[in-house]
Amino acid sequence: MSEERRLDVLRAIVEDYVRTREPVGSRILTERHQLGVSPATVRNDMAALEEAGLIAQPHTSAGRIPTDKGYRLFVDQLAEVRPLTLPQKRAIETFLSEAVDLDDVVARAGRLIAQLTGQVAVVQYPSLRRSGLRHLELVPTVEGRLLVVVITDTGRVEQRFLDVPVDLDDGTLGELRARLNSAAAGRRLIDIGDAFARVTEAMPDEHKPLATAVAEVVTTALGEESEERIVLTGQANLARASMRFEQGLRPVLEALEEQVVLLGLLTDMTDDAGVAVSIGHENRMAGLAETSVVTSGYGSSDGDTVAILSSIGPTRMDYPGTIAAVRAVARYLSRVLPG
Amino acid sequence: MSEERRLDVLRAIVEDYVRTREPVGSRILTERHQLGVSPATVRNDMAALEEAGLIAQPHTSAGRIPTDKGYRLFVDQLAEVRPLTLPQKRAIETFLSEAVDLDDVVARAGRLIAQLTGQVAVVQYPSLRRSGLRHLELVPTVEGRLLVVVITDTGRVEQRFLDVPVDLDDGTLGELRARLNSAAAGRRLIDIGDAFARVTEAMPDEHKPLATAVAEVVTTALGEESEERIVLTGQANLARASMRFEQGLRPVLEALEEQVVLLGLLTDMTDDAGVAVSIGHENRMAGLAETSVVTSGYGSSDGDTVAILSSIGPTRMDYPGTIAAVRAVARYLSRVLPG
DNA sequence: ACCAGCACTCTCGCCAACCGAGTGCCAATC
DNA sequence: GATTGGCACTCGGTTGGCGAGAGTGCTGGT
Repeated sequence: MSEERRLDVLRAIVEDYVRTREPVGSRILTERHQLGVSPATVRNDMAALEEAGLIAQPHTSAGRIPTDKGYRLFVDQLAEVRPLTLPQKRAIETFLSEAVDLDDVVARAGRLIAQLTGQVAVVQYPSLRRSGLRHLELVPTVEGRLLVVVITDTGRVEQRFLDVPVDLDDGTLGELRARLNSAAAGRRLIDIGDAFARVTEAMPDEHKPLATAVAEVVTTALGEESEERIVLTGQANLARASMRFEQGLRPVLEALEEQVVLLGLLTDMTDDAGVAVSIGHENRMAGLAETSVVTSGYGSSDGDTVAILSSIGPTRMDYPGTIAAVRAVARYLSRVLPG
Repeated sequence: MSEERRLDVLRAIVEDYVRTREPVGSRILTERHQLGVSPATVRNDMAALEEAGLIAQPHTSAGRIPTDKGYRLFVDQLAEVRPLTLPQKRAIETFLSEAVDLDDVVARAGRLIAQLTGQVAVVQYPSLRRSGLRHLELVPTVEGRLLVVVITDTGRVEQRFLDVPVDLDDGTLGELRARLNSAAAGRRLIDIGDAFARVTEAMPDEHKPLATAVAEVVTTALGEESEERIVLTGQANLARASMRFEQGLRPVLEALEEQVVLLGLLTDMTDDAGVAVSIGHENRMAGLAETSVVTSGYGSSDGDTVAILSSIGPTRMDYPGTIAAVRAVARYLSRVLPG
């Protein structure tokens, strides 16, 4: 009873089940894969795999299906990388490069993932906190109100209103703008505080409150976690016949609407080194217990991770294909990102 | 056989069916509503209503359910407006007023609609074309690239990169910015072309290409239909037990992902005067044949309609409640909108 | 270590029978 | 003429039984 063949059997079970979405029995297994042994032998192997908690049978007289643990082993040790075809790569590249602004880039990335994987895509906008500041603009509106506009080097534009007590003249405003911009140039939003503090110091006393207020809006309000944004694409894929969840779609859709929790989950599971996979009950969210999540960070052209993109589908998914798609899109996305 | 009672019967059928989601028969009808007649009489009325195409029976020996036409008549003539409760109104008001920026306003409006109606909410961002221009900003980035930032009086901020052939000095840039801003002040993006043309004329020859390019970016790129954006909320509501569609969720979810077509549908059905309802097959999109759409325009504080908000649910929905919710949110939204 | 055979289990699909809800119609009544 | 009680009829949904098929575990032989 070679250990090696047992894993072959597991691989065969996973591949067959993913393809046919039906529990797979010993006979079928020997027919469709060259295992070189008889069904009876396979049955022994399957008994061992079940003992090890890698597969299970839904009913007494049905075939076996992989457990979460089985998928995990498959992903970690058995799955062969299956790179995308050249036409696919080209399609990704051109489709992304046709984007006209950041919203468009994010939307297109989502559509790509959704279409390539046939699952739900989640794309996070470049995190403000981890982006660099490209430009800061101060626009006076009605009396006493100032509009602060922040443009990051990843292309995000955010704005906040600011009530300022003192009257504003264009001169000081222009000066403040210039100083803040030169102080902040290229820095990340998250560690821009010190630079701003120095600028505030250097301002004449009567304008210090203004400078402080602006600095605070930028560092605090825009650096908040609540400013993170994500976009979902391809939810219709959830309803395709190929995805029948035991518990129905409801918990899944509900989980996807919990954007804050969802983003936390994605953030936690993503390490800087490539694609991460979380399977079934490994997911912290109960609603995603029947799904697997494949994520990757993506970054600006210089390689830093500024946000996350991922694909969510049933645990019974095509892992090699999904991983390849997520990785590819993340890579091209980093290349295309403005800046 | 009074015409009036026949309509009472229709109303009773609609109300009962909406509540219980089960075909309603003559006996139940007389038990649950004070119609003052016997089941047999009701049967006669029902036969007439069926003849008129207002109700139908799913199976030979089941009760009746309203047809699209029946719902239409109900909405147009039978439904009594049911205003929201005071606490509900207060909740809407405070929840919306706590929003921190436009994204937040739109997100909150969606969540309100989704929660109040238990259906899917669609909220369109204030249309760029129908918004006024608050401020135009020109930011030079790397050599030969100019970032054009447009801020509308509804709070939207959009940006475009522009490749400019000539070198830029801060002086001309500042002048151009000042002129364009004063020319455009308060105008709607859609009819800003003329004003810009005059500015372009007045510029010295060597800067005309620049001015023209900027003007074109603003009027063309930002005025495009593709720049309209919508946000969906509450898709999980679709999966609630209370919404079992004959054809399944799939076509509905797919329709909701066709954002361009969907927005077109909403735009077409919305007239300026209040809430509009489109029922079942009246909807142009096949995927929405089993759903009804309730929409209303909303506007900036001065009353113009700048965008649309709506609620989408099964034809078997609580029309009075949905209409009240959509109208209320649209109203408060207009009040809260920046500007 | 592998494998053929066998008894056993359980799901699924099918069919027949039955029950109940609801209808349409008709004759009687107000 | 509208309303009503009565009655025969239709049909969907449910129940129970039955057989077929798929798959397993086990045992004994090679």
